[in-house]
Amino acid sequence: MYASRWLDFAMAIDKQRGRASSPGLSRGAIVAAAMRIADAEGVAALSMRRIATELDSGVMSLYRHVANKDALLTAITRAACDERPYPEPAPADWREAMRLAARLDWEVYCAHPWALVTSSSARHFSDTTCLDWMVGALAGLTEDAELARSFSIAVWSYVQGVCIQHVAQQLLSGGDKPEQSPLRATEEDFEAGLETLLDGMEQRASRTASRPAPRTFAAGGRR
Amino acid sequence: MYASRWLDFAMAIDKQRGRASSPGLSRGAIVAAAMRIADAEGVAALSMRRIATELDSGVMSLYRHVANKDALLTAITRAACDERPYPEPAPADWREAMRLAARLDWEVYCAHPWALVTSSSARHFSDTTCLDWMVGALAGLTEDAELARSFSIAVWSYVQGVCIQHVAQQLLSGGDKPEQSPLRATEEDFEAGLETLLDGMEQRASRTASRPAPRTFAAGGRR
DNA sequence: GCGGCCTGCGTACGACGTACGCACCGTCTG
DNA sequence: CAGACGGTGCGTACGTCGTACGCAGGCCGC
Repeated sequence: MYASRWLDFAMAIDKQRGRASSPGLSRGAIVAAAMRIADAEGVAALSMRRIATELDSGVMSLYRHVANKDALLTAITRAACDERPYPEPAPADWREAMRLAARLDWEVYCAHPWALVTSSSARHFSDTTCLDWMVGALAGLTEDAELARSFSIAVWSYVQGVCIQHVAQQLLSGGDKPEQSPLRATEEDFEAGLETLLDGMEQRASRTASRPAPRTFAAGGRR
Repeated sequence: MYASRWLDFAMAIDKQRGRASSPGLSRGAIVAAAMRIADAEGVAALSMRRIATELDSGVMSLYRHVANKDALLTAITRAACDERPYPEPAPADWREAMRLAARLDWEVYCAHPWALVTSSSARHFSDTTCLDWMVGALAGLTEDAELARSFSIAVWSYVQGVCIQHVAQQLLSGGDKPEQSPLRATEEDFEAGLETLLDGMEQRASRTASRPAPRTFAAGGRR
């Protein structure tokens, strides 16, 4: 994160002297401020100027620590996910592991609804570590890596979809309107649907495992 | 642009002559132009000024037919969905009906990726007609209306999630980069996951149907 | 001291959504 | 035929946005 330790330290000293109580600008402070604003006022209210006033610094000072607003959005999204990382090692029971992953994501999105918007798939940026976690956790269900990948994507997609359905209302407006309607997915809906999907996975995995040859081999290997 | 009367007059003539067949500004034309731009250049490139130049009209003229940009985004999203409406009546087979709904949504989002962004849940704006369609189509699976609602939301959420996963890349950038990665949901993933979910629904519905009383009634009616 | 850094930030630019108000046109009324 | 009126087009202007650029001032090794 920091190229040099001592330089950062020097900056801290400088800050203490020059701007008295100000904690000094840093990437971490900027990201934290941005998250605070987005949480409190909605992502639409998150502007570079707003962040600058929050930290009472100049607007352009932010750009010394953040390439541009897009990078900042990526950073806060990643930070939101990092608040609730998938634990290592994953639970041995595949079902429990899927429930855990789903719940962690659910919590991230409930705590920071803007994460659904700032990144189209917050947890799965461009690296596959989360997917790998899920695929690994499914080892107890199936040995077919391709099937495990497909299942993982299904679970992940489902979770993301329900979360959108759940927090859709207050995404743009910063206000909180619980707004009960049959369209709004509840936590019960979330869990019921997840169990349904897991049931389907179990059934499907055992089915392909019980008769792997008939179709697959006769048709000349997997598609 | 034009400050004087005669110049305006000249323009009017020009309009009549040059644009002869043009039906003049209309809400439909504006919506269509907006969709064309969003399809071709991405939703980020969609501005009121851009639409105005597309229709070569003044920017503020648009506001005679559209309340504001938000309303326009809502309108194009609804228009995108209306291109592929759920057919009436729904297929008798509940499984086929779910597949159909899922496929129609998938096609909408593939054709117009921005629809995933312009409305957090494009098809389910604020009315329940699509939900009702799904619930009705599930009559063959379960008689429990609450369960049918829950299933509908699960299917809908899943579809939305996979679509995001599928088109996430070209959402913001207007460019098309197929970009194959294990994270990107394919059409095969989409269908496999859907079937898995449907399997789970079938199993779960038959399970609750076989022993409906024990819990529900003993606990004093539905929650 | 002095020339290179790194950091903070004031200014400025272009793009955005849109409030406001004027000019025009067709129609309706007297 | 005149004059009023509602609907439409749109030029101007304002406030906000992201951010390019460049300057000022403190630190470093020489």
